Amino acid sequence: MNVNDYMPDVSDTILRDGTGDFARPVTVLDVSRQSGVSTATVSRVINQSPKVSPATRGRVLKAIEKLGYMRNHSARALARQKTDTIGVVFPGIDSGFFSEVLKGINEYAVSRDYHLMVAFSQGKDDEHGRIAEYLQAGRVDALILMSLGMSDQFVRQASQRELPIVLIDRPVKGARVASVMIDNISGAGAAMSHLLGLGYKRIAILKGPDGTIDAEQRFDGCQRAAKHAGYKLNKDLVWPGNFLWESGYELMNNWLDSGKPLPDAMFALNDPMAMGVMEAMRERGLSVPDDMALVGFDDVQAARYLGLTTVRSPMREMGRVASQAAINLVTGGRTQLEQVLATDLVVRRSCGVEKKS
Amino acid sequence: MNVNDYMPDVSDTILRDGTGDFARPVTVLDVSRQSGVSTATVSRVINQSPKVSPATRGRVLKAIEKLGYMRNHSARALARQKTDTIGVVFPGIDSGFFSEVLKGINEYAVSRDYHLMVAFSQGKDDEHGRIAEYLQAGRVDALILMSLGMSDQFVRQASQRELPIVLIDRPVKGARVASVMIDNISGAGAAMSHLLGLGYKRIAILKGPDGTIDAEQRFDGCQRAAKHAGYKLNKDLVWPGNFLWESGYELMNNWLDSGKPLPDAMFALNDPMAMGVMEAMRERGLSVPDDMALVGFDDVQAARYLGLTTVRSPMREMGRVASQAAINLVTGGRTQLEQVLATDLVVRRSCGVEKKS
DNA sequence: ATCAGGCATGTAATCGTTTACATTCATGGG
DNA sequence: CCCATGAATGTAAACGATTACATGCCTGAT
Repeated sequence: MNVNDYMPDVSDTILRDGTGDFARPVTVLDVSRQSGVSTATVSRVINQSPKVSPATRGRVLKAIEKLGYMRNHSARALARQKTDTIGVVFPGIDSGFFSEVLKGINEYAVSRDYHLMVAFSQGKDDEHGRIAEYLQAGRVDALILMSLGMSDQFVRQASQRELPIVLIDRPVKGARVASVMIDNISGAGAAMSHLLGLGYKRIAILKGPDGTIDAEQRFDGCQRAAKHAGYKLNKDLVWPGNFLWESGYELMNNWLDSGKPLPDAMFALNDPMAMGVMEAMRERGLSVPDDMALVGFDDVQAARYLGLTTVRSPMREMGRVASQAAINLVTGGRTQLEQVLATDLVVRRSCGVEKKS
Repeated sequence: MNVNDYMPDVSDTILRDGTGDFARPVTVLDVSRQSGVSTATVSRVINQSPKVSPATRGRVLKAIEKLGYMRNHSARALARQKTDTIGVVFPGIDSGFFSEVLKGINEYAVSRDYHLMVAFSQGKDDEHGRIAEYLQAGRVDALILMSLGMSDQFVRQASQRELPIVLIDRPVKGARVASVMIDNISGAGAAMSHLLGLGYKRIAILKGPDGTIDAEQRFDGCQRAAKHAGYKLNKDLVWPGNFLWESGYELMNNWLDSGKPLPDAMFALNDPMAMGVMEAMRERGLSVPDDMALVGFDDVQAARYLGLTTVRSPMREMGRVASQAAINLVTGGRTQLEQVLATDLVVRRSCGVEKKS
């Protein structure tokens, strides 16, 4: 844990070059002179080429250390036509879901010696611009898109470039892209079955925005599970949400204002909405799960703190898989273009079964 | 919002060059030929140099559009010795604090046309390595470090390089770095005063890890506020924490197991610990604030959902300021090297004053 | 008519690597 | 003793921009 284990000689060598001149960086040329070989050989040593005699390699390494040489990324990228970097487009608003995915992306990328460039896409419009910038030759070797606002058409066009693209949480038909998704249908089905299994009769569903895959698949999962259990979804209890906290909060408030009786249970198709519902209830002194059971979807960090029963999306894993796909595409390895990851139900107290302690 | 506003002619031109050859990207040379000028002039147009006649500019722009030219980042960086990119080292574990800071960093960076490269530092050890990698010439123009595990010595060594460094949430004496911090002392003082003002007599304090600036300053703020109010801190009620959820959870459980009476109120020096305390209490059927009032620090996203009274750290703002400092350092602008941002108290229900609805 | 001065543009060196190809040299088989 | 072979190394041309400097041309003052 000593600093010097990691950056030996920093203060002694890296900081100064032989001449005491600070301005000019140390280049392969300097190293080659210092060790009496050509720049080509230096490059070979740096890139671990096997065609260098041990003796020479030794001398070069010594020179590198002595001069504190560090290779210049831009020059290398220019010459090799590769940046060893993958670009990630991150949605501006994030409940923690994408941050977690990002960590997964990073984990795998690091293991393959890749770096990460991230762009946040605030709005829909901006988004396109940012991506276009990334498409610029020479910035990144591949792109992972976590933004949902993008039109399919845009993705299709972008995918026409030579840059590999990986989509998180959404496929685009007709585009040359890889995508990693989660098994929304089974996940939602599991949650629904769980509620039904607990004996709840009037189950409300708080949907996501129309047109997004997640929202649709999750609702689909609900319907299938209901059908399978011989339960009929009550149209009045299917509410339109938009996946944001506010959406759950407002809808619940409206419902309560209307004086209609609460359902037995509610399945909010993502966690932020479920948390909004919880808050609205709490403010009125209502209890989850006593007055109404509640289940969410995604298992964002806060869900744990709130004791929210939810369907876990394997976010880390998604990131890892996406990262892997991206890098494989870059390096020419084979990759499965459409991957679906399993979800699982995390039972906490909000659905009304946890043993009280 | 039409795709074509952003990527005109993608499918028609960018993909092929004149020869029908897919491999070779379009370069300034192609543009220069197409428009009948030299590459220098093309470059001038690209870089918005004023010394180009409108007529020529027009022709060049037309050629650029026609060929779908995009400038190559690596080549540009190599020639200019600048990458227009700033590196951000992000801690692996994050309760949402740093994600928020990151957004702030991004906001400002985007406004100055800078890009972000991020590295996560999982462990202490890894951390140094990652940073060293970034120090490599030519990857980034500046570094923003959000990691706390780093030793001062390491920071000092790193700062010896020509790369500007900005530290979040911690200054390092003797190092040539800029730092942006928050006013922990006033913040903690405000929280403490608030609790005292509410009439709580036995106030516990859950500290952070020894040796971190935040922990120390916050505790210092408590002491000052206490002294100012003529209140004497009870040594038995000052607990050692480490800023993690688990820490609050365990300490509270231990306390409850011990059978000692609860304090009137507790000030946990960051939110995750406060949330751990909350959870431990909830599991025993105890109520916040009825059985014990609770205040946290930072105002992470979940604090809102949990109704936790806390001191808000201006995370977005910190990011923005750090970003600004970094870019100013790069571009040679003057920058205040040590900036302290104000905090403010956010009163929610956990401290026992919110009007019930 | 001449020429200083400024604007628009071109020429070519430069940034720091990588890598195809050329060269050198020693080795062992014939 | 010669030469084919192959390992180790060197030479120099990319890679795709930027930019200092040179050049040419037009204008207007003298």
